[in-house]
Amino acid sequence: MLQINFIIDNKDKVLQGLKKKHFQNAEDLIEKIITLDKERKKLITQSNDIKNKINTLSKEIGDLFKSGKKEEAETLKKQSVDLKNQETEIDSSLKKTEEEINNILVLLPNIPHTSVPEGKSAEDNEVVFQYGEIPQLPENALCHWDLATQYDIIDFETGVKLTGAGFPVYKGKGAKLQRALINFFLDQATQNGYIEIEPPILVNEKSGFGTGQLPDKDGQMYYVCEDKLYLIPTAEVPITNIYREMILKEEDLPIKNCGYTPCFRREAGSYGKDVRGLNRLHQFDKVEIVQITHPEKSYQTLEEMREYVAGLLKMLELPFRTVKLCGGDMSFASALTYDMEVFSAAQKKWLEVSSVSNFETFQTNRLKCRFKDKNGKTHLTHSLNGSALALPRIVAALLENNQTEKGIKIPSVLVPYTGFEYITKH
RNA sequence: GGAGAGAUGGCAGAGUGGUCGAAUGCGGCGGUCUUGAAAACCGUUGUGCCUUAACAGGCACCGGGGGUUCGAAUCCCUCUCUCUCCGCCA
Repeated sequence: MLQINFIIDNKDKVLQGLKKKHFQNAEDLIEKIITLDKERKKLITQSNDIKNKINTLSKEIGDLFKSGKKEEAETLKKQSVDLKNQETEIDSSLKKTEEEINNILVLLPNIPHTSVPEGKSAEDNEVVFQYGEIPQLPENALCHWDLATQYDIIDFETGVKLTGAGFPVYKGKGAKLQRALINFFLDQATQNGYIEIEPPILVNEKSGFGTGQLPDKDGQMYYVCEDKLYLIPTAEVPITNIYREMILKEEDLPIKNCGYTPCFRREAGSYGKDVRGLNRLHQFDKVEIVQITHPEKSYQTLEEMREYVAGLLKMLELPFRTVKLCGGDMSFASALTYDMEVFSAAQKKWLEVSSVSNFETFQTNRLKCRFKDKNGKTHLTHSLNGSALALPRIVAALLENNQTEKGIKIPSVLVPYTGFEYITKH
């Protein structure tokens, strides 16, 4: 959520930013919010003045009663009642005004960093880095969904039987590969200073709101009506919300956390597009990295996180590219996002396997995650996160790119985790 | 799921209608003393908002929301959470 004072002080910057994100109707809303905020301040001042008078009167009434001057007290009581009625009226308009302001604020996306490229969709993203050779596969190379069936490691149909489309069943070496990847990613993260967290995978509404999924992404999350809980779409939600309503010490920063969780996404509205095999699932595994930083350090941190994720892909020997998302393709809460895309050689497609973002104060303003500086002043921290990494598309690329006559070759860094070098037909 | 108890500042813990933003202790910070440290002593110690160029002033906050009252940490309603006992159970 944008800070209202920031909007007022940086109106043009905000409008430009919203335009870059292709947010409709920005000017009207910003004007409205500025007008409403003036109204709000006026009402607060009025209300406070009246409260001040009531407080003074009440004290006097107390004194009068003590000294037995009941009649004088009664007169003041009447005055106080009148004031109270005025206050009630002002407070109800104040409440209404605040609600209106909040309703708008909650709809406004974060404004992008100045370096974010203009553009509408994924085609306008800017490739900033590319690594590795695109493998040349033989004519008869198979896509991962065929390989998965042939090697009997992922069973999509049984997943449909158990739950529905988008809930695959991993079997044998396929299941082992999942575990290997999760452990590899967690070990790497903890070796790089991230403290491991195992959070709940159901969260309450406050948490959903804190990281910006609500109200923006309501409908994309699975919801347990009975207990009013959401299944997390990413570990970002519970991990970042750990720091909700906290005032940290400056020396505690940066906070570096990582965590493995299954992730649940309804993916409503995206049917039919790139949904084959592992490309788009309702449930998948992911290791997430989260950092809470000093505002001056967040962009440096973002680059470090991007490098870190790139390092993982290099270790896995996967060809990848890094793209800087354009304004139109960025998420609601992000100020700058890098996507990491792995080339899946049989599908001949770049698949997004990680998204690394700086949210600046957009999340922390909602979360009320602050720190105290040396002078004792509090400021909002910045929050960042990145996938490191999401499994399904990594598996897709590994299967497709590493298919050989001997079987699927496992990258050497993973062998200590899998205990086998090849996935073979039995 | 049933029964009971409770939620107060960083922590512990007083406070049951008026001068309580809140005693006291611990912790934290600053100082005195000391060669240095400890002890002792003195001072200080929350968050948000509004007015103000600033100095300063005001308002709100004792789990959340609502109510009674001239006046609520204190009374009433409601929600949430925690603890204890019983039941069930990985």
